[in-house]
Amino acid sequence: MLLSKSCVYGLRATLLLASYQNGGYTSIKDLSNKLDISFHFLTKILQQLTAAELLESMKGPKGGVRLSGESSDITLREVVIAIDGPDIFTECVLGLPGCGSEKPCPMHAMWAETRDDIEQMLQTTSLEDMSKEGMEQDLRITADGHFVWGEP
Amino acid sequence: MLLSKSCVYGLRATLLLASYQNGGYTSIKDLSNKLDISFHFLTKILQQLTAAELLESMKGPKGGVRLSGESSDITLREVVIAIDGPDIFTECVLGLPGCGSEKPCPMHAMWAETRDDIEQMLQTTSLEDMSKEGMEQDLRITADGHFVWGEP
DNA sequence: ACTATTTAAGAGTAATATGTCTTAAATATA
DNA sequence: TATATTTAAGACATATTACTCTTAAATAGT
Ligand code: FES
Ligand code: FES
Repeated sequence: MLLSKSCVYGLRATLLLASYQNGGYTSIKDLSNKLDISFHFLTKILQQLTAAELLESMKGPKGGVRLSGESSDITLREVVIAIDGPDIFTECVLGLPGCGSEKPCPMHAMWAETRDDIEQMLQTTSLEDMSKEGMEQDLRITADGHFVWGEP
Repeated sequence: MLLSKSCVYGLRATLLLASYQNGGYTSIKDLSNKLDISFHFLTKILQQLTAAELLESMKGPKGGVRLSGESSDITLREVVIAIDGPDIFTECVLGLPGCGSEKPCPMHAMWAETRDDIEQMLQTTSLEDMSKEGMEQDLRITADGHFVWGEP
């Protein structure tokens, strides 16, 4: 898998949050229910996003998490890097150290281009872009889709 | 990581084998030494490639493995599928079941295209292509490169 | 026939990723 | 202040991947 499960869960949660464009806090319990993700596991993942300042959190009743800024200002790339780290955009497809150095691997030419394409795609796509598409075209971010876009 | 370590090891080994265009058997011990891969682990991986009929093996002294056909006839895609399975070319980037069905995920449009590009690249690149490039441009398939292309 | 060499097969171990549970700290509300 | 609710943090458990070790089977050479 290109992205870890943690990363996928992080994307699902931030996409759903992005569709709640009310600026209020949403409890992780609520997110985990809607997205069918283990509450404690999702909590850990969102903590990483909070540490990366992509989310803001508040404890206590009425607490929860919310996007730290406009959903149009947060890119998929930022979410991916916050969880899986930046290396996936620089690593050799054959796992060799120092990809792109003076002595690359035979697959470097083809891979580096594709890898940059992926990074570019994620870089130029905001949470708003994806959540809007999800809403407008009634797309899925869970297996069975028993959540509703834009309804906190 | 896009490819598992097993898959990467399989690619390294088949690329090196492809540069030995003599049709003889090369012992796995020799490959594991040259490629800095655990002998027993590499053996298991190459067994998968033998089962998939990409390699032929022979036991006993003078035994070993060799490509089952011309290196120009074996694609990187075949090696990848034999080890990591075909799913990486059909899976949803968000891990949802049934990618591409009537209700895809918001990232489907961007991902499906990139995923197909990757498959196409691997499909249209043969072991010969890569090993030739490796030889001609003195490229790496190990961390320190203390192997020599084309020298069994 | 015997021995050395090599792949085949499977059990066992270690490392990492994924998921669960418990306790602590913060905060809103009564 | 007291209580309920919620995130934070870390220990713990399970699953998957990566790797190791042992034994069996086949084959070439003596
Ligand atoms: S060196 Fe292998 S992909 Fe860059
Ligand atoms: S449904 Fe998600 S990538 Fe196809």
